[in-house]
Amino acid sequence: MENTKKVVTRFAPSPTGFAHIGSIRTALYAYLWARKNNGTFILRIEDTDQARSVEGSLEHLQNSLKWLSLDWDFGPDKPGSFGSCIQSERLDTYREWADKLVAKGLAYPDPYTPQEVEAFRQKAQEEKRPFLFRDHRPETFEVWDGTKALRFKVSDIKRYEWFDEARGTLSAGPEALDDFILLKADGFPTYNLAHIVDDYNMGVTHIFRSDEWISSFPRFLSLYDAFEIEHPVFVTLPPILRDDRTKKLGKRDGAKDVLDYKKEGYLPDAMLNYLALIGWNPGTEQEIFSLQEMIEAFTPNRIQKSGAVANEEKLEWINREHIKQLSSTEFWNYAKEWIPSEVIGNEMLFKTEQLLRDRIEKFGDLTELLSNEFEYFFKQPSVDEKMVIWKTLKEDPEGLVKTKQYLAHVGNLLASVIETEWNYESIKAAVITYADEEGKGNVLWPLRVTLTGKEKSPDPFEVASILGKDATLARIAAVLV
RNA sequence: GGCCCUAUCGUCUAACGGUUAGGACGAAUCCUUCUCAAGGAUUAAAUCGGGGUUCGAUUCCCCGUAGGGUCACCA
Repeated sequence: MENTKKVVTRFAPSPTGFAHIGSIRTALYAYLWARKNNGTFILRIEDTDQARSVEGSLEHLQNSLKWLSLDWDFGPDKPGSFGSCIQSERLDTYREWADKLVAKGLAYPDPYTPQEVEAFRQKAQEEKRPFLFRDHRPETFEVWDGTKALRFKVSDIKRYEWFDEARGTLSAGPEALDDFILLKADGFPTYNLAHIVDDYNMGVTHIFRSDEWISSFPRFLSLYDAFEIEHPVFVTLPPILRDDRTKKLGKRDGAKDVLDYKKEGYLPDAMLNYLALIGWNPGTEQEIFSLQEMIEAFTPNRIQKSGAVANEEKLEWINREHIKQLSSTEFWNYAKEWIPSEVIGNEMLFKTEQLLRDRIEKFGDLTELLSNEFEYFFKQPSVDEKMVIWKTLKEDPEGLVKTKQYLAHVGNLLASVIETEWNYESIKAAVITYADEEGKGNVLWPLRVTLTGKEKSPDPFEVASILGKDATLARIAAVLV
């Protein structure tokens, strides 16, 4: 006995290329809602337009979802009791449902060629009238032999009003209602028919989809009516806009493949965290979420109504916050993909962890960091003598001599640090009193430049502690020669 | 053009009809500092316009305006 239906949601992309953040956000919300309710999440492939289908995109899409660990209960690889999750493998079902409408006199073969319909449309446009196919609906219907496109006959021309979980009450007038195509001449269904039939057969309880569908709702509703079935709960998501707000974000406008973010070294949870917050908020001030926390916090009625611009700087910040929470093991596990080959296996590498953590936005930044900025950890730097002199001594003719004296003294102080106590605190303790006496800039700047060969680097105690006693003293000696 | 949706800092957003309109990113300044990074603190920054309703509108209604969407045998 159950008095509430089990929640079933679906993500229903077309295999027309990659998935960008807009589609993934839709998938995420549907996923979160299913998981929050211990429900079912279905991945359904809407490949009813043969012309638009792109080779390899099905796999690419699944890889995107897998990267983000948005796992599906039924999908192209896992059919359900309802059959395949790939629409092109469900043609019989659509045909069957179309026949029901034909039998009721609610569907008829389109007597016109696409060119003729286009001509009607042109004419209406010239006369500045809205084009409605139903104005051209034939008096009597031919028998449908399956070779012509099948149209739906809207019989109830009225204003529709419906409820949307995210938007509230919406409505649209009869202008939005028309005799649309159910089955194309090639025997494939249109989205209009296919998604309604599938959602019904798959037990979908909540439809998450983007805003661009709103104007089609009267069509959908008239079809639910014609089939005499209940419609699922509608949840309409706001659009994600391009930065200039002139357009909805789309593949043609530079929207990135979500797997590009993987290549750049973003964490999957950070990506989801960021996407969740575009167009939804938890109602608290929490900004950083694990996937599990998102599942717990998500609720469709807090989905935003207005469009939003995606902001990659925020993504970077969120990613940093997620990186902070990684254990050392997890950190290096993610990092390994971006570690330059010349550094792999170097004993210094793992000692730089904290420095790296403080300096990266995303793991992709590691490559540059390790091969340039931090190169001195892995090989002896060449040191420019002029650079070693602190700025206030630069004009002093004795500057270089004095600097070398400071450096030599620091070398002696460091040499006295016991090898087993070679750590940040001991190194600092050994040098700091002297540095205070002589001026920190005079002493610490030369030390740091000597060790790194660079004007910018972490502080010398940090660098020395990572390099170890031998290397530190050797580098000082090399400059003093 | 018809129909539809939307409107709070630059961006993402919060605010039972009553708040000094809050938070976050980003920015700026300061602190910390031998230089970077990180960290801490502070500051600037918004209710699209006009009418109602109300003792009181960011909030409700209407009209503008602006932006977006849609008008396919594409989804």
